[in-house]
Amino acid sequence: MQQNYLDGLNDSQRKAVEHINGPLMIVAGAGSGKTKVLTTRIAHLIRSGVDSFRILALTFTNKAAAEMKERIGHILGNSEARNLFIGTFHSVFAKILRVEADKLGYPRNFTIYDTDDAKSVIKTILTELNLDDKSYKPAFVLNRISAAKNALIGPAEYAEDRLIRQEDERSNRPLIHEIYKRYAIRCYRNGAMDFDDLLFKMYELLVRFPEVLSKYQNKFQYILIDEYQDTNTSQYQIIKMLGAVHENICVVGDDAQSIYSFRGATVQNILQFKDDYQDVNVVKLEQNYRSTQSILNVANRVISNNKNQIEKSLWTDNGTGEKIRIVRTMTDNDEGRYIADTISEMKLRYHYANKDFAILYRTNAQSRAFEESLRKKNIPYKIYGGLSFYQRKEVKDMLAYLRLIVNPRDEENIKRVINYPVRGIGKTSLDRMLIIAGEHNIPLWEVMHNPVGAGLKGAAAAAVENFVIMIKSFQTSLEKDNAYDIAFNAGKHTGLVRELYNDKSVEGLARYENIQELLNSIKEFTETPDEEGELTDKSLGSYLQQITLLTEVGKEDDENQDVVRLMTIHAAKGLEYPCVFSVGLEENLFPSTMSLYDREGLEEERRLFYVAVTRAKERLWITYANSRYRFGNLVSNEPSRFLDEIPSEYSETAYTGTAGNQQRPSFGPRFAQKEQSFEKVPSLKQLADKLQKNTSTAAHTPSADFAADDPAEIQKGMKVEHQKFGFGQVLTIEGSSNNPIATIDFGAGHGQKKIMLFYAKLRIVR
DNA sequence: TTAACTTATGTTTTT
DNA sequence: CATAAGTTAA
Repeated sequence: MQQNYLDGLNDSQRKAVEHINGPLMIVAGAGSGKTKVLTTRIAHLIRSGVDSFRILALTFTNKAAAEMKERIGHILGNSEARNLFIGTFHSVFAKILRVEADKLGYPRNFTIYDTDDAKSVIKTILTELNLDDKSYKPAFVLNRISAAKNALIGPAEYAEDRLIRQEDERSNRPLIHEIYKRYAIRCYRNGAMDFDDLLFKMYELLVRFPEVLSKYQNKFQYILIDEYQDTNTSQYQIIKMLGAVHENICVVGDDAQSIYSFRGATVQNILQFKDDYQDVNVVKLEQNYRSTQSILNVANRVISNNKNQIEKSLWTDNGTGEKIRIVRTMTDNDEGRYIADTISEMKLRYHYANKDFAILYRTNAQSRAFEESLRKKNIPYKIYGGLSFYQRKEVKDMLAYLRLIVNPRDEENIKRVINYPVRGIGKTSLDRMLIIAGEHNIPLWEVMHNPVGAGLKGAAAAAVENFVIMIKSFQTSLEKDNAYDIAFNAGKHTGLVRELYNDKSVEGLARYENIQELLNSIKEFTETPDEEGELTDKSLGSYLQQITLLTEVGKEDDENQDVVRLMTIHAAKGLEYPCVFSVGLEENLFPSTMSLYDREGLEEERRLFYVAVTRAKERLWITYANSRYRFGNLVSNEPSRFLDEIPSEYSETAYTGTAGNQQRPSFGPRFAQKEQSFEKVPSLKQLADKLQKNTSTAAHTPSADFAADDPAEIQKGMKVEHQKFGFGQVLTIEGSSNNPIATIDFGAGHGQKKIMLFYAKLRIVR
């Protein structure tokens, strides 16, 4: 263990670290060494004799949890650090719920639904209720339900709440309470919890089972919570219950960086912490070690426009530094080009590396212009966020099989894979079984054990039986085999891997590789040693529960990868870079249109801007475009109101991309026009193609006595008549017996066509 | 059944 | 514009 861990702390940091018993609130300004204090404090607790098994540290993101683990490992050595309970709210509660699942009537291997899973459940409920998914958009409905859960409002309370019901009625969606009710029932029946349930059910568990509550109250003698300003009501209540016995609760946060209210977070939690406990110790970390004076000045001035803050004044010992540059460009593409140029220039002039730069934007969609410009200049970059690996179709398919094996109670997975790869269980068979399941209120999986009883005939019934036998064979090995072995076998015997392997298209290849990557990550999971001793295991069930809570695939430590980082400001929270570009500072984009209804919304946008500014250590650029492409057409926006809040003495302004000073000045305008005309007017070729298609299809009039023959009778070499293509000769018949495909030569007018015999009507010419 | 085609629709932010 | 969802033809 490091001896000198207390060295190098300033007075307030040291005060926070050395506080041991009783509630503690650390107000940590941006760049004030928050993580250092948190990790050192944990080390100090252990140093002072606290049992490492009895410390719980909750973070908001996986990244923060990983960083904390690593840094504590450095101070204490990994063997001691391993005993700590560190993780996100969601992952820690998932682990506890897994242990206590039976009390709530859930299987130990309950499925965790991500947002897509949740939306598809809502979709099935919408069809059940005969509601159209236009006014009841699944995303909207889910948001409503999510907000309710985060406020600890269950389906029954939701239905009884006059105010909520009024809101729904006013927005013309009066039946959301009914959807919520069914959604909850459906999730329960499926043995599944969504993200919000991990909090909601945790709360329920503690309330309904006092012995469980006291078990965890006693276990967790010390509780630390990071990013306290981003906690929501359910998290707040859970913490309150868990900490009630020892009251050794330490919260760390910065109200100026509260940016997750859309997830139900409420700044009130941090603003009122002092009133929740008696004798709360408050420590403010106000010295900033990250940024130059100029950057900090801008940040302070901007945030001072918000009301209702915990009073604090950030200061720094660092030098004044460069002025902030505010840059206007003509379009979003110019913005991209300007930034790529600037990065090149900075690298040349000041010897920065690629990894010293970050481009921060409000929405993921903005990344495209930067991708293009960076690629053009051969600057390596990495985009964070966007659609995750686990959201890809092929990965979800594979995971659906694994989830099905572990939790057959969840019919969502069955529906997804029952006929993929194709095994002759069509929509009709599935629907029939679903109806039976609904009528008798039993799981679909049960119905599938007796397909004949559900009214399925020969081939279909046999296919279902085989499917059940196959899944069961994987289940029998659940106990003895680890996650990887089962996943490998499942990929093989379900035919999923072969299906992807046989697809030789570019996308098909990528999909196959993704499955291999997934299998590798499962292997990695099985081979890395346990982290939290008693609660982790290497079973498939354990793997699946953590995987849904993971955003990125755990790969090489990208910290040192020499690439420019592109990410949303939300994703950048907690990070820092020497050079930061905060882009797209335009009204309706940043601040976003959605936030302009009320003061709170706007203030949150401002905090977001504050977060962006305070990521920068040395240099900061703030850019905006006169106009940018949105939904395919050029839209012009006013400069963001936040720009007016930046004092001119700390900044300088520049313009680029104005007409006439581009790289192709001589025939720039003409060239641009030409390009445009090519894009807007439908091309002659397209028109010609259309015309030809129309004329050539105006073809064959079927014979008066036209009647389709049984496709089974059609043989190679026969002459046939097609309703549209006229007469032709069968050249070959291929494909399987339940989907024969014939190649037929229809002569000059149509040439050779591939025709599926079961669907095209053909008359045999005898 | 499935692939190709047309049409609608959307941009916050994430566990 | 870019993708998902819905439609239609084979």
